[in-house]
Amino acid sequence: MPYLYIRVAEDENEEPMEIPSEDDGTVLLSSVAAQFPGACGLRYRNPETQCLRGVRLLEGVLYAPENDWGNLVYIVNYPKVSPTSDASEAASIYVSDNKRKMEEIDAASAVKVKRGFQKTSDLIVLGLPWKTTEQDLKDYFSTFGEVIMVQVKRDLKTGNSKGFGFVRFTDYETQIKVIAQRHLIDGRWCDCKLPNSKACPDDRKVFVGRCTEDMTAEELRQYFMQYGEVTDVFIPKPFRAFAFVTFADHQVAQALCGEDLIIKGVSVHISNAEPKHNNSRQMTEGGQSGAGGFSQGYGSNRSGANLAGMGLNPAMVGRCSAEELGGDGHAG
DNA sequence: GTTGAGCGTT
Repeated sequence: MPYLYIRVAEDENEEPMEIPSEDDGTVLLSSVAAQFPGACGLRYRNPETQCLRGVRLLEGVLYAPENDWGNLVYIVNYPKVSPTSDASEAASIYVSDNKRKMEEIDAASAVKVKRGFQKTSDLIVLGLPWKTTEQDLKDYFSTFGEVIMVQVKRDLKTGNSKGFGFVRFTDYETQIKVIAQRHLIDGRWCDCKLPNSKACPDDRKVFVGRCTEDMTAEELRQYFMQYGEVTDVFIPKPFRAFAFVTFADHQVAQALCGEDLIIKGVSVHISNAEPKHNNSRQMTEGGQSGAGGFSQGYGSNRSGANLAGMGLNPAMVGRCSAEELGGDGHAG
């Protein structure tokens, strides 16, 4: 509270800049980003453990560790770069603006490369006029970018349009653009959305393998915060040696995939969380903000008896891999 | 031949 400014730097060796705090002692991410464009969070070196720690970030507000910013120098976090469109564009954004080191870019890119470019997905087109044909759809959407698929859903017997269809683009940029606006097609306003029927993997969620039992959800949250805002941590119970961590930014999640990270001295492996095999609606964006995200597995009143009885079976741990079982960390 | 929020026969 008594600190009007906190010291923030790009790097532990860089000269810190003073960033203003709010009346309640928090610091707005936007205040940080005003001086460090592209910043997605803060981290700092814990003087006791010498480990890097993330600063709690919820909905754009950074909270002082232990309610006291102290006189530490905080380090800016940036999302790891993904070569979505082209590397030069990413470089121009993240390197020149943020003076990020080229090696970091390369490392992050290398991680991302195997996943390739950002995948596009089918988009549902709602509100089509009855008369609209697939050719009409193709003609219309081709003005935004290369179209690789269009469909108009019809009644099989009558052939009448059901008034909706699907479209898919080559480029993710096109998809973003198309979702962002309404579309006047053959005289009707139509919406393009991500379909909710398809079991699509949540690319903001990562699978954390080789977890040890003493890793609490809160500790995982604290750790992963250094990469970006964490919206959920889920640890299956009983202990299964893995966890799920969900980030606000899918780029952060994807950049981490494939990496081996050291948490509490233990090497954990990050990979994509496989989609859950439920066909219910996906959770609405921005709904519950994961403020209480570490509900399950946190404060754990885990039964030692059960665990002893289980006798941690590595085969079982391996088999479960990234398959998500149980809930999503959100009790109904 | 009608309808107008939604969610995809193969």
